[in-house]
Order: sequence, then C-alpha cells, then structure tokens
Amino acid sequence: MPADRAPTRIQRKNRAAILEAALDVFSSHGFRGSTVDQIAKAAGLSKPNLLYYFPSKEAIFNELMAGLLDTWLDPLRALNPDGEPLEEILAYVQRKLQMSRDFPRESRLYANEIVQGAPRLHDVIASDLYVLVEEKAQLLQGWMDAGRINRAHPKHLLFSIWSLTQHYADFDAQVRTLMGDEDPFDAAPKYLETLYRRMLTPES
Amino acid sequence: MPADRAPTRIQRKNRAAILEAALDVFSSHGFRGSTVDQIAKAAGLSKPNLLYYFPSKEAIFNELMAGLLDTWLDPLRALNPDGEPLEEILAYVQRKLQMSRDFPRESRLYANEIVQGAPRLHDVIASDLYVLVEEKAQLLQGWMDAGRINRAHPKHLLFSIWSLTQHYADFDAQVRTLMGDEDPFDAAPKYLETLYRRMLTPES
DNA sequence: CTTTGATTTGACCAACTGGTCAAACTCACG
DNA sequence: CGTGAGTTTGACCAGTTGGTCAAATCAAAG
Repeated sequence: MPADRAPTRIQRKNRAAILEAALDVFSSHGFRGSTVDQIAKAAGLSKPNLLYYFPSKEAIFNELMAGLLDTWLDPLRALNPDGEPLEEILAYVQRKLQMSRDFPRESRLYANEIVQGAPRLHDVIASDLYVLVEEKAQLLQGWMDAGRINRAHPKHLLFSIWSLTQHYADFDAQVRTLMGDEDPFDAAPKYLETLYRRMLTPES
Repeated sequence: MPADRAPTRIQRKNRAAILEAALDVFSSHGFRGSTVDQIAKAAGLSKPNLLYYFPSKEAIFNELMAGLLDTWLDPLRALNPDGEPLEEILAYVQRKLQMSRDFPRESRLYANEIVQGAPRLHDVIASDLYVLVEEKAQLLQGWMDAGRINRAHPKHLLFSIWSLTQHYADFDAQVRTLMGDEDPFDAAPKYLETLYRRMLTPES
C-alpha cells in the first residue's frame, strides 16, 4: 500500500487507470458480476498489483461511487431560483440529457445499484439526495403557486426528468436497436423540450 | 430429469416454486449476482434437487425471460388502431404503470438485463420487439398526420412511456426513499395522465 | 554506482460456484 | 404390501473468486 505521503507520478497514473477500468467493468456487469481480474486486465495491471493500490474490490467501487454522486447531482443543484422557471427546467433537462450522452457508463453504474435495491447507496439517498430533492421540490411548488408554470406534483416532475433523460443511457442497448440507423440523441433533445414545454407552459 | 410425460403434481409445484424464487433472486441481484443455492433455498429445495428440475442456472433464467416477454409486450399490442387516439395512449400508459406496481420484479429483471447491454435479449429485441415498435410507431405517426394528436417523434414517445412507467418499479428504492410516507403510486397515475394529455391534446 | 523505498509479480490459499452422481427415500398403483 | 418410477440428498469435483505474501524488480536521490 502506498504511504499517505503525496502520491507519486506512478500512483496517480495507476489509480486513475484502475478507476477508469472499474467504471467500464462495473457499469456493464454490476458489482457482483465484475471480477477484480477483469478490472486489473482492463487497467493493464496484474491482480496483485491492482490490490496494491486499492485494499479491496469494494473499496474501488466505493471510491467510484463517491466521485460519481457529486457530479451527478450538480445539474439539479444548479437549478436557479432566480431564473425564468420554464427555461430553468428546460435547461436542467438538456443538461441531464447531455450527461446521459457523454457519461453513459456513470448512469448505468448508478442504475445498476438502484435497480438492485440501492444496498450500497441507501444512506446517501436518504440524507444528501433527500434534502436536495425537498429543497428543489419546494422551489418548483413555489413557481407553480405563483402561476409561472403549470401545476404538477413536483417530486414526480423531478422523477420524470431523471427517468426520461437517463433512459437514453441506461436502456441504450434497447433504444439503439429499435432506432436502427437513427442516432437517438438527434431527436431526443427536441422531443424532451417539446414535452416539458407543452406540459409546463402556463395555461392562459 | 422428469421424463417428458405429463408433469406430476410434485413437478408442477416445484417448478412453479423454482421460477417464483428465481424471479425474486434474479430481479434483485442480476444473473451473475445470483447463485443456484440462493434460488434453491428460496424455493425450499436443495441445490441438487433444483437441478433435477432444471438443467442449469441459465435454463431457469431463459424460461423466466420467455414467460415474461409475452406479458410484457401485451399492453403495447393492445394499442387499438380503431380507438380514440388520445384515450388509447392514456390507457396504455395506465396499463404500463399498473404493471410496474403489480409486477415490479419482472420490470427489474428486464431492466437488469438491458442496463447490462441486453446480452441475453438482443435477438428478441432486434426481431419481435423491433417489428412491434415499427408497427405501433406508424400507427402513432398516422394519428399525428391526421391531426388527432399533437406531433412528436413516435418512437421517442414510446420510449418515454416505457421510461416513465417502469421508473416506478426499477428505481423503486430511490423513489420510495425520496417520497417519505407518500405512496408513489397515489399521485403517479394522475401525474402521467396530465403529462401526456397536455403534450398530446391537439392544439386548436 | 548504491541504497532505499516504491512497485510488480508468481505462487498460493480458502471460500464459493455451477454442476454431477450414486445411493437413498417416497409415492402411487396394482 | 411390494415394486418401479419419481424424487431427494450428501458427498464430491473442477473452475473461479477475492485476497495474501515473500521475493523480485524498478526508480530516483545521493
């Protein structure tokens, strides 16, 4: 194990390679479906060498998750109370959609965990995410009460945004097969903009 | 292995118990994350006894999947070309939502597979489901061309219905944690009806 | 070049996994 | 009750898995 001095050049490179490889492997096979050997090989290391940098398979996974969650929630945090409501929400949707296109492995890693009951994530969902959702749900509710967007259950509104955007990453295999030659991300931005614009634009 | 005579009473009972147990285990741990022993114990059998009824772990999984896919696609098949378009679509949404509430394990089993790249399902998606989606996408397109519902990319419309409804089963762990005491399925039907009604009702 | 700490690896281990098999047990039926 | 087919199981096996360890190799500072 490296001492807790400042990391050497080799340590930085190898730890990064391991996390990158682990993201690939974990996101496509889930935690139990992935083997340390797979990750090591994908990172270009031997298994004992990998375990020289991380104490266990679970430690790799946890570090990956910790790093992921922050960036994952950033778009929601960025929802600006002082902005124009409809445009804020539409921008949030597009940001989330872009993340599905640019970081599909992260999305699938998260999905894998939640589908299996969030055994390793329950705590952070019940604390950090819960608080954030409460806050943003109240913001949405305020906008609705002020008549600036159409009424809808604010939490379900958030769920629907997550669901619709992450679907393109999580169900990528299905979506691409059914779309044939057409790239799903060509029409998706416009489809989702239309959907939320029609749903949320205040009625006259 | 039982001969291919008519199944005995014991065979029927045990095979059913195995499939029920397998649905539980596979849907919460994925294929690779599940062990034959787990399934056997959940079915109240010993491992060799379970393997007396099914030749392998994969055989159990395949039988489960085959049984699932048919019922899974039935609601979409039921989309009636001769019905009132908006009501047909809304009814489809509600049917799918009910399936998420009543058969969440089936939904998660399916999600697990697709998230991991649909290795065992690619063929049936590329054939049966592809054909069905093409047919129903054309039906939707026809309704739009006739001005009976608002325009939107028909395939993305289908994806959004799947995504929004299955989310309540697949991300159940997250949704329930964030909703607190409130049952997600209380407000979900109305939320989704509102969403699709606003989006699809033809503009004057 | 030497030394010292960082890095890498082959060999190994115990636990677990999917699956087999012969022997034992149970049950329906004559 | 006996008998043969249907059912169940303990013991076992080979392959895989996460993880360890001592020994070997490498890199950089003196």
